[in-house]
Amino acid sequence: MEKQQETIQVGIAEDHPVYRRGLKNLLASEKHLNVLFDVSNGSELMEQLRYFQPQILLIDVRIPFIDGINATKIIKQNYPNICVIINSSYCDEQTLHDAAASGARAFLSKKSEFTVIIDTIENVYDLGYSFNDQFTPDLITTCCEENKKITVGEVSARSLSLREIDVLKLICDGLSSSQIADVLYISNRTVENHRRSIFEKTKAKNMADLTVYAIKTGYYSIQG
Amino acid sequence: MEKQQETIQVGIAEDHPVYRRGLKNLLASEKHLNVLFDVSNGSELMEQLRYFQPQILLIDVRIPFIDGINATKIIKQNYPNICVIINSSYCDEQTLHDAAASGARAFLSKKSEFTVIIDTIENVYDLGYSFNDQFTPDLITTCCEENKKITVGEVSARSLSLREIDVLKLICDGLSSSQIADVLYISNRTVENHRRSIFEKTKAKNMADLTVYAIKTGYYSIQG
DNA sequence: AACGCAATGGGTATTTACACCCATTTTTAA
DNA sequence: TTAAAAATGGGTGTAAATACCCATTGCGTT
Repeated sequence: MEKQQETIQVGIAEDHPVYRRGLKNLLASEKHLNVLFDVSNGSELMEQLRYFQPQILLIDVRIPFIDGINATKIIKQNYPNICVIINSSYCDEQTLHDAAASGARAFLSKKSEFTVIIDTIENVYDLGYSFNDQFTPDLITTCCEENKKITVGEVSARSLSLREIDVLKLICDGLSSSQIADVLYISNRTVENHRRSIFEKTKAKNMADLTVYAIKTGYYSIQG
Repeated sequence: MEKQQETIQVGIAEDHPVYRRGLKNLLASEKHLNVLFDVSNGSELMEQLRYFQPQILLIDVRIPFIDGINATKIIKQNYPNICVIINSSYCDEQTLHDAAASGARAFLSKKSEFTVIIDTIENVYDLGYSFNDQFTPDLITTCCEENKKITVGEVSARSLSLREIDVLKLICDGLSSSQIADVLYISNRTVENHRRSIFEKTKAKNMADLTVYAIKTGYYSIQG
């Protein structure tokens, strides 16, 4: 890195006290970040902005009085230099669309790892935007009318077919191929063929391995 | 306060890194609380519990591999002295019911203020339960009527020997008996005998079943 | 119309799992 | 000190899994 790190001023708007504490604590631990303020609702946010203008604002979508989306719209009008990063538990299409349309520069899930959060802030500070699998340039283009096209590579993993998932679940239930055949009213050989393609696709080596895969992916869930 | 404050050992299971950091930070700031461990999923939780048994466990409902409700059920069986506090973003009827039925001692919304969290932990530690407007004694009575008939000590499996645990882990890693024999420098037959006693003790029917058992008990932990 | 793929079924052979039985040695606990 | 359990090893089977082949049918897509 030849470029010297400048201190980035950040603001936080988040109503969940524990999450806010965690976020504040995380950002404070980064030397090149400075938390200018942290507020718990949209009203306080607007009040703070009259006195302090951070370069980056992390705003939760669901905050009281003025929600994150409307707050972002207002900020875009009145403080065009402030880059808003929308933070949300829900990453559904509607929320992503609203965020893009409101003028947000990035979208962060609340599940995000520390490094993702820091990287996103840095990207927005350096480049104006930060994209990921869900918050894409295309989305921005569609929702707004700005042009900065970047082709996003397709990441397509070989997924299991519906029938294979049926078989996988029954394998994890502890059924043998012939038992699965009985349950699904198909031949034992068909089950074995499904099993083989499951093993090929998942690269599992045996049932134990496969069970771990199924639990990881959520195909199978552990009951108490 | 006439009563002297004892240190309460607390464990955290929460998959959102920022929230977890905030929670850990909050609890650490209280002198009479000590965070024994913090994990990000149900599998890791079970593993930690084999070595550390906190008095209070804060578990998010939505954690990977083994969700909070099922984890609570398993913990109730295997560690009846640990008091579980269920933590959730959603406070709908179903979630509250499930929490009560699983044996949770309190229910905390993720919106909770710091004081509420601390008070809840103290109440559960002192009185065994902590109720609020949503998590009521009536709810517990309604949801746990069936469970009262079952004595906790009933389901006590014979514990695995150290060597059996070695073998179990390698089985879950996906190794065959002969491969395990090579790794442990013992005969294939010995491995098969260990395997047989493992199956006897755990009452598992096959490897898939056994893997689920290993994850439940924490003998095997899912990574990534 | 041609192609890919999912879903179905089979042949043949080897490897592995799993079920019964057994023994020896050491360690641990009563 | 005696008995139980752990850890090691074996014999002999059957059932199942796994690894290679293969074909047919049907359903979409180009």
